[in-house]
Amino acid sequence: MSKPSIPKGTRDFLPNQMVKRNYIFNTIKSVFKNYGFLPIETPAMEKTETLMGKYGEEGDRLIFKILNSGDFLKKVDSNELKDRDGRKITQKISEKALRYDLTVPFARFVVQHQNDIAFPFKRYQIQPVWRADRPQKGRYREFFQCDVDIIGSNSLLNEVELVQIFDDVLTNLNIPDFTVKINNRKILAGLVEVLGHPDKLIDITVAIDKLDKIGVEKVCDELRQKDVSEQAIEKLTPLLTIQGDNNEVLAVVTDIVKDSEIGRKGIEELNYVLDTVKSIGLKNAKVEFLPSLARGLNYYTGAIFEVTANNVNIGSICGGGRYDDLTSIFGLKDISGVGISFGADRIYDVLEELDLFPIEIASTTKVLFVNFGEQEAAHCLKLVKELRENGISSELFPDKAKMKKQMTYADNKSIPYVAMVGSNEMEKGLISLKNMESGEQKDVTIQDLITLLNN
RNA sequence: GUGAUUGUAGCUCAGCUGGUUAGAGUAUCGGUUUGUGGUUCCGAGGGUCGCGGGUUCGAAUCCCGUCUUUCACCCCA
Repeated sequence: MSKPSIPKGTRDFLPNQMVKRNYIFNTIKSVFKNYGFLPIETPAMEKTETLMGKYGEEGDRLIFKILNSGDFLKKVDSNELKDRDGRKITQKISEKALRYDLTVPFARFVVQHQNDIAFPFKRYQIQPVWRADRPQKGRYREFFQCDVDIIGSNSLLNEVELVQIFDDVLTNLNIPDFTVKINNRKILAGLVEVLGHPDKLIDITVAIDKLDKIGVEKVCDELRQKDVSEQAIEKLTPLLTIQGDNNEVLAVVTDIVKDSEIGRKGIEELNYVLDTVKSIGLKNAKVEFLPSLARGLNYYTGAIFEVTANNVNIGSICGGGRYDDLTSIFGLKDISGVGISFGADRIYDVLEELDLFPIEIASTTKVLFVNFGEQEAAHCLKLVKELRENGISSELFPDKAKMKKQMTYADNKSIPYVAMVGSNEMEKGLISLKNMESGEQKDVTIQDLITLLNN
């Protein structure tokens, strides 16, 4: 038999990795709570129809479908099988699919539970999502998203708050240099309008989104390929070539879209968010208006965000935006939502690459008691109990093993103190305590130990 | 989904153009030290060379398929 393994793009997490992951989740969670968000969870799988068509054509392809149980072919007749129409057959043999993100299931959740929710509803959700993509660096088939959304409020103050959350979380994780890129779908809509290609929103935005990567020339080539007129490309060029601070970029883009009502609206929204954020002030985040930022997800209608850690080559670590009418697909109209997502796995890779995990998080056990035998162990058990009652993580080695083995165990687990209590110490009512880092050793009472470790 | 790429002990890797029982470091375990780890020395276990076919007298080494890894494209956290 060959060695067991797990599916492509998925991972097991060892304890030392989980400790680091939990550090990320806890940091994120505490910021979310601090802003008044409440937790929810939704199932790993949704009905296929809930997910299909929400992420664009490319997205549909990347959704993992779950085969029906039992005789899954019973609804397919042999003619359909012969036609080999994958889409049609998929509908009949798969009714469920793994969630692709947390936003669409959240929209479904809001509609389904609308009478149990007070609006505006602020929720956070930290769960895995699945995408049938080819794995690469920073790209997995199963990964965790940490979402915060405010739904049922049109206020742009929500956008402002989300930028603050980006800033708080990434600052708390000690990421030294990161940029919040911001744009507005209304500006993009206005843009394609004045370019005379209102029907080519997706084609054009996908093309200009690649600006950073492939450069002006190739973006124009791609636009030509999509039958965008030379006139339109010419009009677009200033936007593609502009360099400068937010105000300068803003001036250029404002001028380009000035004849479009929706475009002007987008500029106005963007201005408000940028100004308000500026007046409140941020800790670390750089905020950059990036008119070429598009984001692939189809449901965004207003602000769009993307965050990248600078000096690391790991794609974007966060994303998000406003979606005005996502719930209407599920039958609830006029509810606008806005939210962002932290990619926990990519943040992990960034922290790892920049060596930003605090060392303290490695150890959970503070003291290990050496096991010298039955009598001694029984005595230590009482001491361990007392430490635990005082909130100090401690453990007694379960076997009467050699000293060397027990010390090595403590060493491997990065346990900072080893307590040795043999017959001598038992008689005196003391604990011989060794500091594993300095190698120092001294006799202390249980009370000394508690005070020492509670600091 | 397209085009490349990787796969040898738990981990990191040697193994020349196919040729005897596939090696090293590290980790693990045992002894040196029957109460002292990270930092002594000695020794042991552990691999049907990703898997399945094929070529050959002979394959870890060549060919095909498959899975996995990494990378680019597509797209994205």
